[in-house]
Amino acid sequence: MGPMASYLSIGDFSRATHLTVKTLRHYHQSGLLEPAAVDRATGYRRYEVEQIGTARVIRRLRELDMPLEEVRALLIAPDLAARNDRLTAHLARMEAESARAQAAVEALRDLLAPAAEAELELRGVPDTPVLAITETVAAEDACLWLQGALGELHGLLAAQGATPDGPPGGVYGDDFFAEHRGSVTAYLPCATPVRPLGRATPGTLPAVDLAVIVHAGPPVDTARTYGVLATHVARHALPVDGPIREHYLVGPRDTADSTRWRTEIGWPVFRTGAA
Amino acid sequence: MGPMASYLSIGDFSRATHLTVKTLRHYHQSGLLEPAAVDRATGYRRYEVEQIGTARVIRRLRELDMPLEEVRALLIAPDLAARNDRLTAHLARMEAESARAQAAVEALRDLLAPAAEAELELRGVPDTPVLAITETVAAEDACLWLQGALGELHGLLAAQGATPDGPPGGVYGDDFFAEHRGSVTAYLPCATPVRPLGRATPGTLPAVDLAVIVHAGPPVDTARTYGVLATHVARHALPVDGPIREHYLVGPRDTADSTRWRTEIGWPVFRTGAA
DNA sequence: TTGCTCCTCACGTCACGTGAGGTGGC
DNA sequence: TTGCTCCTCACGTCACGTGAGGTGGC
Repeated sequence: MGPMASYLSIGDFSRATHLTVKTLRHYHQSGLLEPAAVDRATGYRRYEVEQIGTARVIRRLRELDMPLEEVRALLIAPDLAARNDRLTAHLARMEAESARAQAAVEALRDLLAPAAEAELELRGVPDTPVLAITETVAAEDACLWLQGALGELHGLLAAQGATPDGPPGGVYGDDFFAEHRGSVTAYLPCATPVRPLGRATPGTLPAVDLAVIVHAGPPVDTARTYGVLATHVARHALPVDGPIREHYLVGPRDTADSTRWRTEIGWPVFRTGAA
Repeated sequence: MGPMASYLSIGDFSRATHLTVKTLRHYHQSGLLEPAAVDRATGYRRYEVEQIGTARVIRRLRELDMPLEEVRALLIAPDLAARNDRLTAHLARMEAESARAQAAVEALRDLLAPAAEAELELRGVPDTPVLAITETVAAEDACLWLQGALGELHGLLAAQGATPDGPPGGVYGDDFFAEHRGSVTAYLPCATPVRPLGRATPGTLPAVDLAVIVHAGPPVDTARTYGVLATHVARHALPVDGPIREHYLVGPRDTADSTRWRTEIGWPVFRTGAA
């Protein structure tokens, strides 16, 4: 029953502390937990029973994700205050980490099933045959230009006895928002072949997944709607780049009461969530 | 305005996507996001504006801690269902991670300021001069043995006109609990030098930090108290190995009513929290 | 010509885990 | 003698970051 009896092999110490042999060797190499003795000839590590307590403290702190360097510093802290300081610092790290993980959880849930209050409709739009006019337009001229272009398109269709397949729309390139001037397309969905005239050309808008929000009222206030949409899309979906689409559900051709106008604004997204 | 104009250098693409150049090179090497073209002569990477959307999706998913392999799998998923499956799998990972981090936060808070309901008192006990009897005892004999030993110690002190400095106590080695038989010490705190006689020897108990819980009633029920203490200590403190200490605040010498007996059970801990 | 950008290695980070290849103890 | 334990390299993991050393483009 001499002191030799209290020596443990690394295997026994591993079983006593629930730390793997590999981990114990790692802690030895890094100086965090040195065996009480190392056999000169064989290199065998020998641990003392008294080291089990320290090993368990280390294990618990590692379970709490404290970095090895911090564990070391905590173990050699000169007093209780210093010890608590280390714990407090790690608590702050873990609070940040926990908040991050929780935010990720909520973001992922939202991508799978957007919260009802998000009011974001995700919609897959197929390839759409259109009659369109595309020009480079300054932001401040866009409203007037659009009215003119849509008027021209409506007139062209009517003159050829055709009717549009849906409400008129617009396509705005990235540059339009970034530089307040850029490529804008006004279009009418129209599968019937018509003879192009003036600025109008037939074409097909490519399929796209859109996050859609409805703007009520005249286009003057769309800036705020865009802000809402941008925030919503960034928060509840995966926005991708690409031109913005608008659908003019109710516009000046339908009523003079601009408060009753309705514009769908569609932001291209990487589709997730409900079908 | 040919297609060349839409090519971006890695630096421009980095600024457009908020991914570092190093990260973009890494994504190229790992095949996650390949540049649209690579200059044969110079090795310069060229990206297309259309890739910005994909890059932003990758960045968002990485912000949500999705592993690169999972991001890749999600991007090439054949349909919305497969896409959502990947998101759901990652959501499960992040929920687990979040729970882990939150549990760590709570554990750390508890180490710093144990919850009131924990009822765990942490106490630093200094070196204590004692008059003690130590023997190897079987668990089932411990109560009787302790009464006898404490009687002997009280008698010895009284015979020499000395009084103990505090309530009597006991020390139980690890083996006592592990093997139901082991070294037990009965002691009376006593700074006054007394002449040893019979089994009694003077000595000093080493200073130790204890998590203390009070057991009410006769020692028969201490097993449950030990269970409570073991759970409490593991949950709210950092238990270390070392002998258990008991203090017999109220015992058979004070009252025959065993329901009024009070025993403090002290578990050695690595001290944290309030001083 | 001078910065600035871009390139490719090669190595570091963090806390171990995974072999490979060999030896000691009962 | 046979397993079992123990040893030391050396490398892998994960998603990049950090230089070193050199070249291309305006």
